[in-house]
Amino acid sequence: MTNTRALVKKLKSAGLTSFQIRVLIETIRIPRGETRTYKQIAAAAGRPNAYRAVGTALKKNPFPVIIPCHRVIKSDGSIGDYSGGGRSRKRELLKSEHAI
DNA sequence: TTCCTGACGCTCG
DNA sequence: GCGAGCGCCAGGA
Repeated sequence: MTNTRALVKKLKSAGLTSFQIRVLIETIRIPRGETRTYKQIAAAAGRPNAYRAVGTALKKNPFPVIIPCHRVIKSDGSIGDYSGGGRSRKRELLKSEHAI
């Protein structure tokens, strides 16, 4: 459930822009147990060099339960930051999914 | 409309 | 191999 279409509608209602929504959608498409880098998400959203904006988008993520923003890490393999409980929390989530 | 900030990335020293 | 600096795009004030 939670089809992309309905989610986009919710995100729009949340006041997010097209780019923000694209970033979040691409994040949701990350398979469980896998991770993507900020650059990967940026490229998928259509702006390969907008990796900074990706961070801004994820930080504004209104549905952290639906959107696994913890699966987005830095290009050097570092965990990066996480507003849903801190970096340690992010690492725990990845470990529970065998992503690391 | 302009300036500042930010969950980053890449290059240079 | 490590650290510092510069560059990138989008959003918010």
